[in-house]
Amino acid sequence: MSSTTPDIPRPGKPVRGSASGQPIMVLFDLLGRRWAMGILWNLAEQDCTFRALQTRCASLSPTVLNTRLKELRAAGLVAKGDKGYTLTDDGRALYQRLEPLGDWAQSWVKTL
Amino acid sequence: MSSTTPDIPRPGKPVRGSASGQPIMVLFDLLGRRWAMGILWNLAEQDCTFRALQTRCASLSPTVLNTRLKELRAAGLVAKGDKGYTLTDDGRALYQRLEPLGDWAQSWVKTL
DNA sequence: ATGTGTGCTACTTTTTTAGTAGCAAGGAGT
DNA sequence: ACTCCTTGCTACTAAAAAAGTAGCACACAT
Repeated sequence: MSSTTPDIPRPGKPVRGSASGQPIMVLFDLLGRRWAMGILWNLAEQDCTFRALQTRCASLSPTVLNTRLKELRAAGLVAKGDKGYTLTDDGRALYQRLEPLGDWAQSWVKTL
Repeated sequence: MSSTTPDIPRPGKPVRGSASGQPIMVLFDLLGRRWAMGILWNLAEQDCTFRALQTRCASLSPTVLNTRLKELRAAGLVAKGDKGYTLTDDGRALYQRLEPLGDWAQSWVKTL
């Protein structure tokens, strides 16, 4: 597999663990991977180059970052722009649904 | 470690990968684990016993289910009731923020 | 006493992630 | 042309997490 077989676990068909194939489970499968949501969140704040993104995400390993980026690009949520990586319209739409979690998390952590 | 050291990766302090310690990253750390969101989703639909939950989640292994349940209970999102596991008020509040993702996922999967 | 359901733990294998090194390509400067 | 950067990655190894299977201890009913 040189560069021909991305073998991206594309959500949509053989969803890991979701026999039902419910869309929400497909999404959870994609987002339930380390840093997936964090990457979306950071990209929503500003477009980033590969390395800038790495820095913002507490220096996550390039291996994982690249894997996540491939997945998110395959899912149509992230794309490459001239300023680096950026959210697509779909990605931004998803982010808008994710955003309320930020406020909620604020109050939630206080209860821990 | 017989049964005295749960060693739950409690979100709130040594957040895996989140140097900034932003609440949202703490939350993402917790939810970005396999089946975490799926479990919340299923429990929101109805309270479940351990085994029922296992069945609903495409027979995920008891090991993982139990680990996730411990984490979610430590996070105050899930509790044990007499009907089995159930969402706490916090858990239900979080679910309400997660719910919009369901509708969005519906339209998203069509674009894949 | 036998059977059934429940909530797990133990154990082994497989997959995922972390962590580190380094390379090829593209510019900027000299 | 030749360094000196930065960028976007790939390769490799080690550690951690998850999958998968088996089975135990307890409770309750028959």
